[in-house]
Amino acid sequence: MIAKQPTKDKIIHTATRLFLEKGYDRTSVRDIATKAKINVSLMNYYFRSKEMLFETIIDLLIGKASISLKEILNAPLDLEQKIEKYISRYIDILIENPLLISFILAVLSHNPEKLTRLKVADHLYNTEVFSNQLMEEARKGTIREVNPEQLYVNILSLIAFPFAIKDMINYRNNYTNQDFVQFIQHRKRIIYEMIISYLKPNQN
Amino acid sequence: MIAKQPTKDKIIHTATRLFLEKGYDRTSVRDIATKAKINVSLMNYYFRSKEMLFETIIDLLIGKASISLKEILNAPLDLEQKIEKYISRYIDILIENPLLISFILAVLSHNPEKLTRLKVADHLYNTEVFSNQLMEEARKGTIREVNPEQLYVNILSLIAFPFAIKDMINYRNNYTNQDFVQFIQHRKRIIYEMIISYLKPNQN
DNA sequence: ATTTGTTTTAAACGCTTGTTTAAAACAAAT
DNA sequence: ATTTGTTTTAAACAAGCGTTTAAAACAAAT
Repeated sequence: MIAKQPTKDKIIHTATRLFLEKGYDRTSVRDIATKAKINVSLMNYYFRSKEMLFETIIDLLIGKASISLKEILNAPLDLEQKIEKYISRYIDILIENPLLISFILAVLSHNPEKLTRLKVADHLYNTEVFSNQLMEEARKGTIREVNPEQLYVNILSLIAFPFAIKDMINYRNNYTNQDFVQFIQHRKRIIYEMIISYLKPNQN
Repeated sequence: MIAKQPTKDKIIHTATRLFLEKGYDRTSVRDIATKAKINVSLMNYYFRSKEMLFETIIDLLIGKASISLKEILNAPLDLEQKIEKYISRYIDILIENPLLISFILAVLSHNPEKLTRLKVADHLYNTEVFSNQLMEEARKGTIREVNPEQLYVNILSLIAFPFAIKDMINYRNNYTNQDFVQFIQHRKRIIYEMIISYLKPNQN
């Protein structure tokens, strides 16, 4: 016998799925209620409002993903290893939840304050240790001098953007979802090589 | 004396602005009408429905941007020049309309068929000539062997993604919009160098 | 067995949405 | 001056939205 799932969890579970698939605006409270097999008013009973439910879910979705990434960025690894691990871990997270990037970009586009409020920006995007590491290596001459912010944006772009245009990539190449995952898996090495080859000091 | 703007143009102009700023769902027909200073029903009179108005605007927005980009990709330029020109032109287009990427990604996320229908995917994303060029150069040994689709996604990611996370970049670095443009302008060279250094054949 | 507090329910509220209707205003042609 | 066709208007429509209310159902404690 399966233990009955608490109502609150059912709401979060169903609403998360719908928010990811259809976005905040296109997801109605009644839709959540129907799919979660609960009464409409229970959503307000447990979360006060649709907006607060949404914020709860944002926190859950992003908080979970960001912790392990932050760890890697601040870990005592040498630069190349760190970059490799970071790319690989990030991609694994997004493969597990391919809708996450579009979700975050939608929030960023219409409610940027929802992300800054939670210091989510800092989590997904904290590079202080990493920046220092880059500048130190540049000083030693093992890599070229780079603007850390620019480099970080580059890494992030290469990792995340393909997930945002997943449908277009699949459409153009007649990919199944499985093909897409393969395509993305290849990118772990490609992105790594691209970053490393760029960081190599000038060969004169 | 300024010539009176035709009603149809007023609707398109105002609706474009609102769709870009707030997205399809958060833009109401009444909001368009008020801001365009017209009667609510004129929108239906000229465009039949909100959805058809939206599709008209998608075509205008993307069609305009894609023509000059397609030209560059198919132009008889050598690889390095072509890449440089492409990056520069693309970035200029997006600086002129910084909301375009988020707009396209939103459509891609909720109505991918709206983009494929128009062969917009082909326009923004046509690489046949470019792909052949890459494979030819690889055969000659002037560049490393690459998967053209992967390389193209890389270029696109590096160009477009920062615009999608503009607010986050500005927030993290305390940038004004002007600072952001500067940050992006630097990227013309950075992206170019990153791609070229990656394409260099192995130095053994 | 009764009280107490929590959870669930059905129904309704007020508001906004996109769209339609039918009349009025207008411009051009006869 | 009158007809014709186009454009604009105010008003209404039905449907959907998030939320609230108040009663019912339930579980736990006395």
